[in-house]
Amino acid sequence: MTEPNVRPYNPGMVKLKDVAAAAGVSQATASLVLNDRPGVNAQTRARVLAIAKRLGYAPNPLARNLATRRSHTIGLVVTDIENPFFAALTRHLDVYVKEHGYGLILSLSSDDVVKQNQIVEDFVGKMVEGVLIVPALHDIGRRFHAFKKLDASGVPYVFVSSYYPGFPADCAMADLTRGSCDMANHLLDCGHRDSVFLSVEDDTVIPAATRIDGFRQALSDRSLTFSDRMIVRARHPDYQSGLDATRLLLGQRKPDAIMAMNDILALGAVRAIVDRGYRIPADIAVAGYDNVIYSSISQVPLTTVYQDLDRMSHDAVDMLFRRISGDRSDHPLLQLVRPELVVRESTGGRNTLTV
Amino acid sequence: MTEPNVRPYNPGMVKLKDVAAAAGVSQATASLVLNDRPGVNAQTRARVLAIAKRLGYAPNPLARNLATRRSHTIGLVVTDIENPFFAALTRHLDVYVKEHGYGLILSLSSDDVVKQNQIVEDFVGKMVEGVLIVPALHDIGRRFHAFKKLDASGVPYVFVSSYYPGFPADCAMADLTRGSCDMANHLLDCGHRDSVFLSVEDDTVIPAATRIDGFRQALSDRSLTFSDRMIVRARHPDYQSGLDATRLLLGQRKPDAIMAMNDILALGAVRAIVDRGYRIPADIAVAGYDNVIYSSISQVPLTTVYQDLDRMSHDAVDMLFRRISGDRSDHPLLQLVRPELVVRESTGGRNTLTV
DNA sequence: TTGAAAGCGCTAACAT
DNA sequence: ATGTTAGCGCTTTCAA
Repeated sequence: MTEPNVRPYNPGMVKLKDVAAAAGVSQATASLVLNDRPGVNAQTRARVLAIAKRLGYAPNPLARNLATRRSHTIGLVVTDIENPFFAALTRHLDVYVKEHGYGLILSLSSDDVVKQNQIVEDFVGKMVEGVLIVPALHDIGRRFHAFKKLDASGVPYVFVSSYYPGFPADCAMADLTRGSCDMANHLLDCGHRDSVFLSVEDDTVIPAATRIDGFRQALSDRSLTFSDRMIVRARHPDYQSGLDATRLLLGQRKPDAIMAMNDILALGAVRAIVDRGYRIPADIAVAGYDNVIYSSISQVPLTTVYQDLDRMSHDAVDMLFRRISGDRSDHPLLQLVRPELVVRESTGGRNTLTV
Repeated sequence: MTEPNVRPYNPGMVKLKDVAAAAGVSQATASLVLNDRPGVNAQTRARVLAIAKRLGYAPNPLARNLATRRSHTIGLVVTDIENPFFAALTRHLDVYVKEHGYGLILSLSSDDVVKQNQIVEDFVGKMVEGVLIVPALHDIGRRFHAFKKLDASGVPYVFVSSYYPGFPADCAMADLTRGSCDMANHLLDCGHRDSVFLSVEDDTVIPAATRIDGFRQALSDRSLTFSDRMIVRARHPDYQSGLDATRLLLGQRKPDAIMAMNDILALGAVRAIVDRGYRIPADIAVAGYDNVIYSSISQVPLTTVYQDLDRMSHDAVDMLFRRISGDRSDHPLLQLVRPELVVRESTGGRNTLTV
C-alpha cells in the first residue's frame, strides 16, 4: 500500500472558465458552444471555438459526469482474460460499445465472485451507464447472492456467455445445451460408450449444467443411462485445472473419450493424456468447446464447438443499450446464438488443420 | 450511435449530506469519519458510522475524485489482448496495481497508435494517477509524435514490454536483444545458415529492432554476414499475419529456419509451413518468443524465449508508483529482465512437451 | 442570444 | 472536536 504524497494535479490545465473569459462570454455560453448545442450566435460560436482550440481546452470528464450524471462509459467484468475465448469476446464487445460512442472499462474478476461484486460496485461508483458481465463461476454456491448496489443504482446490466440460474437478467449467449448435445452425439457416433464430461467444481453453474444437460440428452436419446461417474470436476475452467483433473482421472481409470467444457480445459486434458503415453484419439478421444484458435493448432487438433462470438457480442451490447435507452420491460431477455460442431482429429475426424 | 433519452440516475442514492443530517453532525465531520481520519470524537464517529451503514451510504467516487483530484486508479492500454502474452501481462499488472490499493482500467488499442493516443487522453480526463502503456507498433512512423496531453497533464506513465525509440520514458521490459541473440546462436548451432527473421512491417520499432540486433550480432560473432533478405515482414504481430507472411515467403523460397518475433507469429508460420507440406524441423525449423502456454502445446512444440512476466509487471508497477509518489528525477529508467532460451521440438530439440 | 447563479456530491481550509 | 464556507469544473435552469 503506497500512499503518494503529492497530488498529480496540473494547475496549468485550461478550464471552461478560462475559455469563457478569453472569449468574453459567460461560462454558460461557452458550455453551449463546446457541446455544440443550438441557441448561440454563429459569430460567438466561432470565436469561442477558436479560443478553445488555441488554448488547447479539453473538458474535464469527471466534472462533466458529476454534473450530468452520465459517463458515456460501460463497465465490463471478465473472469479470465487469459482464456482466448474471453479475450476475443472482450475485443468484440469493445468494438460494439465504441460504435455506440461509449467508452469501455474492463476489470478482471479471476473467476472470483467476491472480486466480481467489488468490481461491479466500483463501476456503479464510477457512474458507468451499463455493465456487461461475464460471470465468475468459482464457488458461487455460498457466495453469490445478488448485485445489491447494482440493482439499487438502477444501472442496467447484461450477462454475456452465461448467467446465474434463478437470477433473472438479460443475457446473450450460445445455446450451450444444443452444442453439447451435438458433440455428445458425435462422440457416440464414433463409438465411444465410456465418455467423461470434464466440468468444473460446481456443475450447477450454467456453463456446466447446460452442457451436462446436452450430454445426458444425447445419451437418453439412445436409451443409454447417465451416471454421475461420467462427470469429472476441474477446479477452474483453465489449462492447469484441466491438466490436473485429467491426471487424477487417468490415475484411476481410462475412459474412451473426454468431452471438456471448453477448449482450454481440453488442451490441459490432451497434455495429461499424452504425458501418460496414451494416443489421441486411438486410446482416448478428446473434445473441446469454443473453437478458440489454439484448438486448431494444438498438438492434436481439437474437435470443438464454434460459437459466434461476434454475434453474441453484438446481441449483448444491443440489449444493454436498449435498456440504457429506457426500456425497462420486466421480462429478462435471453438471446441465444446457434452453436456449430467443428470436427477435427482429436475425435478421429480427418487429420487436418482446417478451421 | 445511440443517444439514450433517459438518464440512468437514481435519486434514491443516499449521500453524505443525508448521513450528516441523520447523525446530526456537519458534512465535514461526517466526511472525516467516513475517511477515517483523526480529529473526531469516538462517540460521534461511532454514531456516524452506524448511521452510514444503516442508510447504506456509498460515497460517490466521481465527486470525491473531482474534489481531491485523485482517483486511485491506473490506466492500462494494451495492443492486443488476444495475444496470450499480453493477456498474462495484463493479469499480472492487475494484481500488482491492486496490491497498491489502486484500481485498474484497461483499454485496447488494437495496435493502432491513433486509438492509443485517444485512450491515453481519455485516461487523463478520467484523472487516472498513472498510465501503463504496452505500446502499439503499427504504422507508428508517420503517426507517432508524443503524448501531448499526457505530458501536459503531468500524469506519470511507464512503458511495459517495449517503448518508443527516441522517446525518453520509464520502461520495464526484457532484454530482447540478448534473448534474440541466444536464439539465433541456437539456430546456428543447429546448423541453420539460411534463417529468416519474421518481423513486423516497420522493423524500426523496439520489439523488432532489438531482436534483429540480436540476430545480427549472433551472425557477426561467427563472421557471417547479415542481409536484408533475411527479414520478412508481417503486417501485425498476430497469428493471421504470421500465416500470411509465411505463405508469401514460401511461395518464393524455402529458408531452413524461421525465427519469429513472437510465439503467435511463429504459430502462424508453423501453420503455413505444415500446409505447404514441409516438415518441422526437418525441412524448416521454427522459433518463437515469449513462451506463451500455446507454444508448448502446439502441433509441434515451439522453441522460444521465456520472459519473466511477473517480474516485469512488478518492475513496471513499481516504477510507476515511484513516480506517483513524487519521484520526478529526470533520467528515464529502463528496467530489464533477463530472458531464457527454451528449446523444444520445433528446432530439433527433444520431442517433448516439457515446459 | 446571453448571463447569473445554483447545483452535482464531495473535500479542505479556516473558524469556532 | 465540530461547524462554516468555499471550492473541484462542469451543466442547466431561469432571467434578462
